[in-house]
Amino acid sequence: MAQTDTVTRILDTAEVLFAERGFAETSLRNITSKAKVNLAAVNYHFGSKKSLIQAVFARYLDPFTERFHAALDELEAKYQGEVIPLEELLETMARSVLEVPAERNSLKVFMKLLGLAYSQAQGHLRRYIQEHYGSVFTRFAALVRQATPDLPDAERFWRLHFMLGTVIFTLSGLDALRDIAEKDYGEHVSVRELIRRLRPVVVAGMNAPLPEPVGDALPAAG
Amino acid sequence: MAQTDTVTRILDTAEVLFAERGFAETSLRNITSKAKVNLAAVNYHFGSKKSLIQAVFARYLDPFTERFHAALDELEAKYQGEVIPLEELLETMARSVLEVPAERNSLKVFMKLLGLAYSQAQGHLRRYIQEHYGSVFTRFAALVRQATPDLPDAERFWRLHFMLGTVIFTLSGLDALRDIAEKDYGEHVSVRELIRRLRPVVVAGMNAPLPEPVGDALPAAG
DNA sequence: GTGGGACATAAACATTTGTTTTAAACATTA
DNA sequence: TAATGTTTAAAACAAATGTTTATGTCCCAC
Repeated sequence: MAQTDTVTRILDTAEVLFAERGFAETSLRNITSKAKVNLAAVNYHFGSKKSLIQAVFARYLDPFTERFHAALDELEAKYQGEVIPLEELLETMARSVLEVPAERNSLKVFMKLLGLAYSQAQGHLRRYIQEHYGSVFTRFAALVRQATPDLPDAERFWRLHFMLGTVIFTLSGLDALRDIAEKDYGEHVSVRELIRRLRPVVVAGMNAPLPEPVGDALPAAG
Repeated sequence: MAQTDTVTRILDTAEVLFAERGFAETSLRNITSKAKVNLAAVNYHFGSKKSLIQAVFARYLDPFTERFHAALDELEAKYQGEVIPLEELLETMARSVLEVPAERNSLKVFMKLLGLAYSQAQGHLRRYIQEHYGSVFTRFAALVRQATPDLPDAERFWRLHFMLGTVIFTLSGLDALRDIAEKDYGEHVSVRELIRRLRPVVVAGMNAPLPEPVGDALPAAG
């Protein structure tokens, strides 16, 4: 086995298994046996299972943040202080997200991992991501703010997260949904196809009219 | 300990712990010790951990489907064959979702569970839910179809899931989001508040213009 | 060539997991 | 009261988990 492709094989195998079954449900023995690597190699190279999980994310998020920053730089240069339209911002983000895993043909895995990062308890993960990659999102949020000056800050905050939910939820649960869709419509949807469908929905959601100020008819709930 | 409040205590404790930490991360010993109940009681009353998980869901979904069916009955009676407007349908669904856990003051738990049901691998759960509660959603989807006759079937299918993603993702990750929001804006958002904000976004998303037929500029991805 | 660092291997370790088993307590009915 | 079915209790079980150790192997600098 050449030098340290062991590390790569562990990461390659781990990300697939994590995406398929979740973190807690994937044992180190699952990973190492499928990767044809010794069990101890994980703790040797990564230190612990937690660190392995973070390393799996870093391999996606590091290139992503770099690319996304660069893309935003370009965009700011292009508009030279002018306000960047919302569509351009969303488009740029989508492109950045798509570019990275495209290199490794594993967008599906990336999306599943993102979904898990949000839903799964795994407190350490959310902290890790927020800590290491929060700055790009802050920058993005600031640009979105300029692009949507009529939106109250709180409203924009929530809508951004609504849209994030739409995208992550859809793309991370894609396999299951695709099964249903194929059964119902026979047509096989690609990720690009889905992105194409998502775009107008996301834009419309961001530009939706403001909610009525008060007094809806819904029942109270704790 | 009176007759079989053991079962109730197990369910009450299990749903909270499941919602907080996920299924795999919650051990039976966690549940039984916190519930002050013997370990063996779980296997005695429920048979297995899997069945316990399903029972936790059933306690929410059984009343929900019943209520939702009833609400749809009312709606159909009210409109007497006329097409039910989309807003009414969405409103009715929201109301039905909110009513059930409101009785037990645990909407947050319910939403977290829903999120887990989607994201977590747990194949048995998705199958269980689809099998036992799929019919209500089918009925709902048929009504939405009548309410949005201009939408191609496939488009409507995906948009419904987009919106489902928005709602579930937001409400299930609510605690984390709420923390951020409070830090940024100091304002504490209630669930009702969030629903009020969600509504126009969801409606706008469903009514968004159709996507451009082809040829977007996004890079290819597998 | 030899010593030393980097890595691989196999075995063992201590916990924790879900599940069973055995026995005792309880309640209900005859 | 005796007998029966139901529920709780404590302990034990086998399996699986993350992690560590001890040994072996390779390769490169000296």
